[in-house]
Amino acid sequence: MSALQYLRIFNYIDAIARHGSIRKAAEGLFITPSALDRRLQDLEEDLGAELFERHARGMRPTAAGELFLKHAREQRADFERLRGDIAHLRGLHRGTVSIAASQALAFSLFPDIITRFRQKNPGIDFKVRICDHNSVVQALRDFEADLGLVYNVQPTTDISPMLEVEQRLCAVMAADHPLAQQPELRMRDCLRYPLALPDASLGGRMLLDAFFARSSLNPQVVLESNSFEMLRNFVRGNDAVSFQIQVGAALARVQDGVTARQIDDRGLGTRPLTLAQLKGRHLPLPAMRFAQSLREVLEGAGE
Amino acid sequence: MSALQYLRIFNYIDAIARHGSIRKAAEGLFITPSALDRRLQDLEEDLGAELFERHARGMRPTAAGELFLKHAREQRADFERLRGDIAHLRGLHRGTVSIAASQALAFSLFPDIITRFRQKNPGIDFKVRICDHNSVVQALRDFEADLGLVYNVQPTTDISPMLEVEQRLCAVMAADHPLAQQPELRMRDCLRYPLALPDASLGGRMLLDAFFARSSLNPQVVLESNSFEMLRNFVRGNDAVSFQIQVGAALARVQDGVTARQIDDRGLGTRPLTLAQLKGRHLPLPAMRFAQSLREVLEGAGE
DNA sequence: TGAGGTGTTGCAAAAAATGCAACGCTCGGC
DNA sequence: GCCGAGCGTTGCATTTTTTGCAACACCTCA
Repeated sequence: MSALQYLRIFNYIDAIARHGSIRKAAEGLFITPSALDRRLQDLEEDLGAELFERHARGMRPTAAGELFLKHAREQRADFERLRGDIAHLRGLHRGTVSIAASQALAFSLFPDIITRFRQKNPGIDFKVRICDHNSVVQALRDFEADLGLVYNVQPTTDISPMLEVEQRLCAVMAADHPLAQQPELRMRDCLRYPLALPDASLGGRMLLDAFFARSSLNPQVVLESNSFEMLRNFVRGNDAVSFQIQVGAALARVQDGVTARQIDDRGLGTRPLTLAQLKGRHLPLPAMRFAQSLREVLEGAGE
Repeated sequence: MSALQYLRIFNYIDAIARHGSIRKAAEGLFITPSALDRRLQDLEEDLGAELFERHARGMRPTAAGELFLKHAREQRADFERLRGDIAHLRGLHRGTVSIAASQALAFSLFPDIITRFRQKNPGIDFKVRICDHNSVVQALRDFEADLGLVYNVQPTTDISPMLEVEQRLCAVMAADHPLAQQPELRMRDCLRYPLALPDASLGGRMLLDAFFARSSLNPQVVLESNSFEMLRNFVRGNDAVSFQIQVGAALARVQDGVTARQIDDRGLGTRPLTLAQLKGRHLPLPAMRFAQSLREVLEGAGE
């Protein structure tokens, strides 16, 4: 008795959409294409509408298909929540919190917070997916993540923010960097050194671009990367300066050979770090608890 | 290929809960008790929890069972919505709006509004259930109604109001009643006549009771009923006076031999007529449209 | 204590889902 | 211009799942 009998159809259709073809989806599901095809046909007849456009190269969801897919993913997530709630009722406080977050946060914030959270809730385990801005939102939409944590996300109608914490920009540099000695740090000072910038896929870059565009300063960019670890390791070995938002910079410990300093320019605005969920969705209990934990940590640290 | 293959389990469990026993539920589902029992057992094993307490006289949902039932009913409603949305996509703008409302509104408001709404949206049909206060809320909770319209409902955490319109109390009397001639009507005037009051199961009674309790007036109640039609038909034949809220009184047309007059007492407060839905629920498209129509009518008439 | 209700189980029958092999189709490359 | 590789789809046999039937064990109430 497979655990997910009721969700079978939903998984089938979802697989077709993901793999883009019945044959590949069938392979992934360990069934034959014919079986899968029949489930799809029955469903389509039942709904009175085609869910996929038959392309010579594969299948593409129709508008009706998109609707169904959203429903299917929602069902799957919701059934998992139900399962978790029932388990919680039985006294075993277990479950999984699934989070999508942009890179900066993962390496610094999460390990500590998760460790501390698990000390209080040992039965709860985590799935953390690191990805860029848009993928975080997409993961929420596809019901692949319960919570999303992103910097500088643009508001959309189907995402509802649960918590926003303003984040200033920090400069990251080698621990023995001349700037590390200065009590107060201005952007102008940083620009005297080569820069290692996060690329456009990472939060914070937009802040920098906006600043550069308004000012007449002339930055000397020697490295651009989509990996904060890369940037950190880079500045450790020379006199270049990189940038990161507050929570991400918290990781820059002296024993790593790098350090972070807050930048005091007024012109450089702040953008919020946002904890968000899919609008209208019922979150599993563990996810709600973890969100509460995050709230305490972030609001405590942010002020 | 039965239309509701995917919801089979959900219907099974729901039937058990409704009928209170496997045998009766099985009868209603046109299957044997053994088949039904097996589905239940498989499900319980799958979830790792009993969904029903085995009583010698039948089955009673456990806490886990209640959770599952809510989920099941939600699924059923949500799947219907999906089906409707897909049909809407195909160009056939059809669907069903399911409403639970307290008595007063059904006879006056709804026939007109629904007729007008169907002129613009001919494919949409209606299911209107008339019941008392608590049943309206319960129908929303059980996903049996999309919308609920009640007078003077007490706020609860799982119901979200979509629209509130304050409703004053009206006196209803025979068209040739002496009071019908008066330009302004006070409660004191009404009390000189015998009263026909709605009973406690109907909205508006609370307002009257509160007023009587505070005042020293001595009402002479000759009829109490849970049917507004009954009350209306009664006052038509004699000099008794009945009461109803604004929208309900709108039906009291002169050709019926009754008329309604607003009561001008300050001491008699107003209570809101509330259009509500279950919190967090995605309403079917037709229901949302109808809610919008109701909003226009009620807000237009209320002000 | 017995009658009528309940849930439950063993085994056979029915129904649904699947696998296998083959067909028809469209596309892209030689 | 044709040929092969990929695709979705279909007919039929097989397997898996669901259901029905009859019987059992249990509890309650008269």
